[in-house]
Amino acid sequence: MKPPATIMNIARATGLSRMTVSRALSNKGYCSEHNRKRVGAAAKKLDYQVNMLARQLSSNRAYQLGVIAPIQGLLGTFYFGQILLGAHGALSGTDYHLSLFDSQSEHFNEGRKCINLCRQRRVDGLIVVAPFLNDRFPMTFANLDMPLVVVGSSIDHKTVSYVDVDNVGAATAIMEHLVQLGHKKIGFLAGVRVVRDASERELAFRKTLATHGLPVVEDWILPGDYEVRKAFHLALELLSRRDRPTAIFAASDPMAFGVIDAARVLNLRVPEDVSIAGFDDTAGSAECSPPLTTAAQPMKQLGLVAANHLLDRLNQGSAHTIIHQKLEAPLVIRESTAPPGLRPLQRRSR
Amino acid sequence: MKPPATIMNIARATGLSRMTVSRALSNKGYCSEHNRKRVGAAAKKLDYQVNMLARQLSSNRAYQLGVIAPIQGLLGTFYFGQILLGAHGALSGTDYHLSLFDSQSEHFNEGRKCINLCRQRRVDGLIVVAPFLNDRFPMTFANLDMPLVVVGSSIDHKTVSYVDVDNVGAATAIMEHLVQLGHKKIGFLAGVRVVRDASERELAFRKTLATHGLPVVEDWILPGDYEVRKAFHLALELLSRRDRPTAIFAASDPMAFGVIDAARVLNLRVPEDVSIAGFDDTAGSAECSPPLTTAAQPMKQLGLVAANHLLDRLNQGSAHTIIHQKLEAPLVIRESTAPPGLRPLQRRSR
DNA sequence: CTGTTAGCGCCTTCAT
DNA sequence: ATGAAGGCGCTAACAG
Repeated sequence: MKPPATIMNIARATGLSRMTVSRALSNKGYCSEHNRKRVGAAAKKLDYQVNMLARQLSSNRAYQLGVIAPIQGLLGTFYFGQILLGAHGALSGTDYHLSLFDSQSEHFNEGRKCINLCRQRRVDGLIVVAPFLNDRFPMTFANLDMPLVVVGSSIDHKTVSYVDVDNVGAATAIMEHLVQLGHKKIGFLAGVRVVRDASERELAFRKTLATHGLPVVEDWILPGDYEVRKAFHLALELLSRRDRPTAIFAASDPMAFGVIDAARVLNLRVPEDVSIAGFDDTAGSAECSPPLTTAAQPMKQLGLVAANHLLDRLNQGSAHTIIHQKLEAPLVIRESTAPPGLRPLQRRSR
Repeated sequence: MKPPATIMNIARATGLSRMTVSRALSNKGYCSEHNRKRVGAAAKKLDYQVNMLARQLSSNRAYQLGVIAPIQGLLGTFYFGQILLGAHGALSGTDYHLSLFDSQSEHFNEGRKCINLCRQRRVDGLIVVAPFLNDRFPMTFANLDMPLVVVGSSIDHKTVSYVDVDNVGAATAIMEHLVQLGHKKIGFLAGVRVVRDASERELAFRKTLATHGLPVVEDWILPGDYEVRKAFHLALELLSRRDRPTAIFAASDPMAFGVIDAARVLNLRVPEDVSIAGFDDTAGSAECSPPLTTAAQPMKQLGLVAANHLLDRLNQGSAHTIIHQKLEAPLVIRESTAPPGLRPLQRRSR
């Protein structure tokens, strides 16, 4: 691979100055249409590619956004994948790329690493994914004068932006839905305890019951882990009890799938004998049998909004715009929920 | 955040030349111990951080490795997470970082994008994760003179390195194990059809049966998708048949879990009534009940070896070392397999 | 609209 | 062991 053409080469080829070539290529500043075309042609002919290294130094920008996350606990996760996809989407079409850092790495010492990344100019902005309750590290960056946005955690700090999902609102909507249907005996499959989302959903569960004067039966609140299998086993037990809930709210869709399977194994009909609601609206939630009532968590949107926010701040200069945004997770009513003891209103064949 | 200290600042502070400072900081070339200390002190005091942008341009290196993968289909995957973790581990302690690119993005057009990444000097090397059977894009890079390593696909090309798992070998070992135990009726839960690994494991399944003169019963080969749930449902049906296998080889551990659950629901004992083997040795395979016999796929190792290979090539200059490496996935015999119709040899309490 | 000048911060080379 | 000179490729700022 021979060293690629430089701006200088194009300048020579066209007889123009390097500046004119630079302007023509970057579409910035004045440049005659005629020369722009000539430059474009020469660039194509020479197969010119910017040397980003030079561009970076010259413009004092890395053209990179850093994504900081607890890789170990998150990477194999649909949630995180979607966030990255969203961020990726926001960046496609720009000169920006994503760089990945591990907040659980030994080298991370309390975020010092990140601060250095910024000061080293390796990244122009940071997307901090902080799903765990004990993630204090976003605060490390509070005084870092660098575009930064926290995803999946609502940091109430004037200088730190965040994008989060309104878990409480959405979980409340689900619970309201179940209550409206007439359910009085509602069970809950909690998510991983150390994850903020999970605790917010449980909070909403308890609160909504209280609001309606319904009892909170601790025996019906089971410690899930967001995964199908644990949910399956827990539900198998829960639904075998003499006194069992008529509806179950699972804190994630995979868990809801597990509950559905358990119900089926026990010869319980969903939703006739037991209503089941999930949370996420992940792939397959619409196609499963019965299609799942859930909250459509806009995961991709999280990444998209976060990345766009950073791009905005980078482009509009020093204007310190801070966003504190809670995205809606709209209630999606499908066929896994119905009034207790009743057939569903509509029934699709499958 | 004020602009960080530069080498110039340290030079002024110590009264030395920039070069001496540079040498002292990078531990390259001659430098008196005395000055080295003074420089170190000044650097600490001024909180100096290299400006990577400058270093990059000067040394014509991006200090970045690109990871190219079909994000959509892979990111939410344990497999990919481990690969990234491994690569990450190899890089920690170096100046290198990871950058993430999507081979399914519309901007990717046949790898052109990547080639440009390289020519733009945004990355110094490429880790190409190509798990799908129709991933032709590794070949796009065959003539690209840039450190490149394909992960999860055995590309038989002289100029392209790869690191892969020996799926055929490991799957064969599992099958041999089952056959040795005396099983003659063995079923198979296949993985996603478009994934290379899956087809290799199926191949080994068929071949080993043939080797031992055992019949390949097509009805016992079921189309899984690597996930628990599908496996659960398929196994539920398979194990309910009058004529059912005495052992089942699932092409992934999660699927094996699904089979175990199905067996339990059907009141079949594992391994007394049916032996079950998986593939992966993922988290939980040792702790589940019964502990799973499986092949320990070294996923982290994939990323580690790949990244180290790139680092080697980058550091040893133009020596065109190419590696074609198939990592072993050692057979791990636990308690989910036993001779047909017999109690297991050992039994742990739980 | 175009060109000149200068510099980003580091590192390589060579001279001292 | 240290320093001086110069360049990496691009772009900002200013001049024409």
